[in-house]
Amino acid sequence: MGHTSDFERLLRGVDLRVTRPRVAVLSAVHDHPHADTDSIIRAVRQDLGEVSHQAVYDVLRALTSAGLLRRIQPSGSVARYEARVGDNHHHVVCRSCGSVADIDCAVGHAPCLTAAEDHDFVIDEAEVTYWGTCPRCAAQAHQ
Amino acid sequence: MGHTSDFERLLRGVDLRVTRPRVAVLSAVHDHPHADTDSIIRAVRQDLGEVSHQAVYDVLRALTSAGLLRRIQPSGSVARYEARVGDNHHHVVCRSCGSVADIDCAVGHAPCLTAAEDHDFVIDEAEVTYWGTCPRCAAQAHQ
DNA sequence: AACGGATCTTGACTCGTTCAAGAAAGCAGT
DNA sequence: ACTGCTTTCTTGAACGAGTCAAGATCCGTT
Repeated sequence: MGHTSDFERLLRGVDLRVTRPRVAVLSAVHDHPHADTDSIIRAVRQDLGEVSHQAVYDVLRALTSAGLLRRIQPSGSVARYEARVGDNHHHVVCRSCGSVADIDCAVGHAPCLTAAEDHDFVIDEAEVTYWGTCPRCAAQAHQ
Repeated sequence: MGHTSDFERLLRGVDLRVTRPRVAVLSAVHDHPHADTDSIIRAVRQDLGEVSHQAVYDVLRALTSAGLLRRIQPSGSVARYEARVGDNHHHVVCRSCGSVADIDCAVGHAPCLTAAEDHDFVIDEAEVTYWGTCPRCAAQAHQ
């Protein structure tokens, strides 16, 4: 789902040095969208052998602020990361197991950003989190 | 902004025992909407003298699950509580100072809940968080 | 007034994340 | 390729928000 050289290109494109941990993190997040930090650490270690958790935290921060990753954090969850950036998509979160799926913005860009009374805030983004039950948990509840 | 007896009535209305910490927490959240747990603890102590933080955590959980309070937690923030419950309103969060303000749901109930492709999740709530800059921080940035 | 279960106190502890100092690695220029 | 400078990684400690657990206290009913 993406070759090492693709990730190298992505990194150079945003003026970041190419390091093995960075490539491995990019690869892990591409392969496991919405993974939390711990899962990413495990994936990276499976790929490279021992890597410090601090390195992964640093990499995740660098890649996020460079715009290669997006960090999401639904209430009650730890931080999760995804590689789908630059579009205005949202997320559904399962109340029971915490799993996350992507939701395309239903009503388009403009309506999402329209707030009736904005208290003089300058609003630049509207983030929508849908809450519900995932198919797997719904099936278990019906037994 | 609400007398002790009002809060007592609220508590009895949801079959919760009336205790001094509970009344004080209800009062604090009514007076300081979107306050975080630490602020609430300080407000409660100013009111009652020493109260354990654990008691406040317990009370916040009990009141939230009874529906008297609502808990919100924007990414990167600690938990915050508000007493405005039962309506579908949303929040603006200032990226710079973290302050929160209420936003009424602009497009009504139904559209908010409409997701184009829901991955077979059963969606029961759509939570919107607007991100931007509050008037105070905007003014400081313009100097 | 007394009882029983809910609630509060106390104190330890967990977990995700960050801080800090030094070692190692990437990359530009020779 | 080699140097040197800077960024990045390793190591290990620390932090803050929140939770767990056991016993004392309080609320509301009998």
